[in-house]
Amino acid sequence: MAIPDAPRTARERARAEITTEILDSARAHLVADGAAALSLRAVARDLGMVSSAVYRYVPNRDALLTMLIVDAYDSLGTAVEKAEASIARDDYVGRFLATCHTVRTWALAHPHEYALIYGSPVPGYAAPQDTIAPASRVPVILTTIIADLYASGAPVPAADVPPTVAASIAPIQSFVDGRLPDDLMLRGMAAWSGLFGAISFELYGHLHNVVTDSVRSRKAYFDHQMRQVASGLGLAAR
Amino acid sequence: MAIPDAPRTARERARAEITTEILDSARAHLVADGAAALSLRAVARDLGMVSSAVYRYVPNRDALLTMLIVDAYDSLGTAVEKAEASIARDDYVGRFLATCHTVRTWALAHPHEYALIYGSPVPGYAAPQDTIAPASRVPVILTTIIADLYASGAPVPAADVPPTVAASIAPIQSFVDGRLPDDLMLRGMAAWSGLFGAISFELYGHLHNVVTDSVRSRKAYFDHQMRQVASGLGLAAR
DNA sequence: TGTACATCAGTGAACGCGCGTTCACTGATGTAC
DNA sequence: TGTACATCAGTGAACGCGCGTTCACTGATGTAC
Repeated sequence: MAIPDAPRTARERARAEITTEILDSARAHLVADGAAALSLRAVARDLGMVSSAVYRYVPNRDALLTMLIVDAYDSLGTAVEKAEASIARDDYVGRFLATCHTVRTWALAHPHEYALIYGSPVPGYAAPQDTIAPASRVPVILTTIIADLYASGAPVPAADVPPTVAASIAPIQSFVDGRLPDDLMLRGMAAWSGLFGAISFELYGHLHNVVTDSVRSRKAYFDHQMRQVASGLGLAAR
Repeated sequence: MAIPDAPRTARERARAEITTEILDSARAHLVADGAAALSLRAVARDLGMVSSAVYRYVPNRDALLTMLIVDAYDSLGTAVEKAEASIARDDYVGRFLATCHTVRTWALAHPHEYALIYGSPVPGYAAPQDTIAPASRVPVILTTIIADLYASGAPVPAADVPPTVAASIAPIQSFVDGRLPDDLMLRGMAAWSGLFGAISFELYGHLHNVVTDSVRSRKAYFDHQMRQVASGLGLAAR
């Protein structure tokens, strides 16, 4: 009996191991050269296999890309969840800032993986359903912070919003059962895209000759911008 | 005499024409398939030339990419400058919103060109100096709007900013000779990256299941977000 | 105005590269009796 | 426990594709005298 879905036979064990090795190699190529340069042949070479052998494990190149995308979302999601969980529950600014800084740190450490999930889409590749759940981990955290803030009874932005605008965010509001004021939700979404806008700008070189190019300056700048975004959410700084 | 640098000889005229045709063809391929798929051979095929003939006009593939990048920045810059110029000078919100909407409209109409200049960098390509001036046209417009607003004597955000943060934006402040309060400048930069963050999110599919997927909804959502950003600049709505 | 030479656009073949994917095959591992 | 068969991992060759770039060349255009 034992654990029924653990690999038992030599074949099953080998298959699991090699699948992992394929993913590891693919990730290494992604890190080194980016998604466009990822090739099944290169992965096969890494593992000392003939290129056709990889097809025993991966149906085709797109499937490998999908695995890497899921992988990247999960890596980022895990990092952010962990960081955010370590902050006192009632420190909403702290939770928001921890989220922002973790996304940024992860992006700087994994630029090609960041580009894969938040950069321009890989030409000819269409993301399948499997990526949706992992992709929503960060937005879910941000939404939770805002929902917790709202539930705490703290004063939050809740001004009226034009009906067309309110209607436009119906999909996301239905996710949270409309528990949040439209105004607050919209500001949360602005924070979300502002966060990724700031990181993309830094990563893709648009801060050249704009913000001093040093680790300290870049971090101080980012921190300040995210605090500003937080204050737009009704989160009093500190 | 006449115009001395206009093409005179048949050769010069042909050269100018064919150079244009090469760029047009390259742009068409960019529009259709994205930067990674751009190839000198495809361009040559379009013009009915042999692939090596293109080398009479373009030193190599990277140079062609650079031309397209400059082209894209100029196309966007021209569109934005024109739209912004048509708004009354003292309507600062209007000028800002015209800028935002024009960037968005241009991006939706030219997604691959947008990706080329604001998406993840093309692997193996390093942007040369020539792209700097065209790249700064949009930021220059945004900065001008803010500078005009400040010069008008209207109340703007001018709170104190931590010294590290102030130091980090020294490069951009030296561009405007430090005429703007750090706080205002920082908010302007947040607007800038917020604008591109919002557009990238929409373009790259991150608003799926979040904002209703219709032209009207997307536009209303974007407009609202940019108005919110404007109010963060001290620009009273309407 | 006419000739001799220089410039340059475009040709065609070639080099060397890498890719995704298919297919018939060998030989090892696993399973049923 | 032993044999016969089925499953499956990995091989090696091949197909067909596209790419960037170089190079010796032909022939048209331009220029100097």
